[in-house]
Amino acid sequence: MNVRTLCLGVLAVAEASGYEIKKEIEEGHFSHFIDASYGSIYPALIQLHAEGLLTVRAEEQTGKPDKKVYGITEAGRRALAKAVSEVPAKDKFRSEFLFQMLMQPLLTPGAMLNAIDKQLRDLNDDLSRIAECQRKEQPHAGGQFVAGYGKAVLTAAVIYLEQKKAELLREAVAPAAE
Amino acid sequence: MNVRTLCLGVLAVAEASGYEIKKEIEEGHFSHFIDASYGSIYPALIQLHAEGLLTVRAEEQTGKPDKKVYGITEAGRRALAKAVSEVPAKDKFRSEFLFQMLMQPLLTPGAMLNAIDKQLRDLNDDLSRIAECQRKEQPHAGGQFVAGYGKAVLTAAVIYLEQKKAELLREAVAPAAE
DNA sequence: CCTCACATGTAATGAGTTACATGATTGG
DNA sequence: CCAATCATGTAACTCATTACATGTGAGG
Repeated sequence: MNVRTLCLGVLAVAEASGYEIKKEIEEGHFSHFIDASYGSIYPALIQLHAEGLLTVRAEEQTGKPDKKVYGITEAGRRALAKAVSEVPAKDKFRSEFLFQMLMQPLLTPGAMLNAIDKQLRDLNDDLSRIAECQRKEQPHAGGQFVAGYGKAVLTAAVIYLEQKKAELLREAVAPAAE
Repeated sequence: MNVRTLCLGVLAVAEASGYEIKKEIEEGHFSHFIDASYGSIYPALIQLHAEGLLTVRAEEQTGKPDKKVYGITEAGRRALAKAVSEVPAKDKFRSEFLFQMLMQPLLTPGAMLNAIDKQLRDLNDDLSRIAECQRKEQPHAGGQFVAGYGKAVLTAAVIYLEQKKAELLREAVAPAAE
């Protein structure tokens, strides 16, 4: 799915400004599987509005810059429903980390452990963010589903990595003792 | 990582033609987390060769078109080692499927089940491909690690989805019986 | 006969990121 | 005073995909 559809998806739940959409993608239910920058969000919103799929309202704020609050129109909802019901391409995990691990002989054991630790931190960050989402929002069906999926997958990864890390540490100590 | 680094990574294990690199990415240890098309592989190989990171050798074949077999040079290995040791950006799962699931209210129950079934097929395909890799190759450390990670994560996803699918089917029957 | 597997490449196009540009207010 | 948060937008650029272009041989 592209940034257009993503914006429609966020706005289908509640109206928001471009800035707030970015925050939602970073911290909400999308955070562990989607990314988008302002450089793609703002142009998408302008375009979607021009096509009549969104409404805009300027909101003045004291102490903060004014913001443009976007809302979805009926045509927007139809466009979103259409996009969502299309059969998507197959998911890929596109993991930089796994590529690194595949190139193990090129890495020092220390670099390996660093990479694994970083991955563990990243995975645990995602898990906390999911927990946080579930804590503060009244759970709707889609959010529950995605949170559960994310938890299951990320937890499996954490368990595997922790086990492998322990193995590596044991191996690093054992030959030194000989 | 980009296609350049990916090609270097494949060639670090064994020499290959552009066509064979693509096959390796589709069917080998990369298959469940990376993608690349000929339109990016061939230009990358030409470029890498011009930079002295690869060697080329034209191989004549009877019954098949000639092929250009690329091999990695020492400079190529250094470039790969450098790229691999750089700290990568955080992994994202970039899942079209999860986006679809997040938009549940827009989907009919039938469409939901179809999407879940498709995802299950895709995940199981990946699992078989990993099993196949492990069966036919003598396992090197990186491959083992990545295969294990893939298995753990994909299996967790399959289990979660199968459970959710069963729940949905029960719900679909229960209200009809009232 | 037609399609698939083998094999290489280019050009048009698309979709996004990064960097730039601007500016107010709050908290350490 | 400096950094961070809030807030919007544009332009240059990167990177890759898709479609096009071409050709052989084997098998159903």
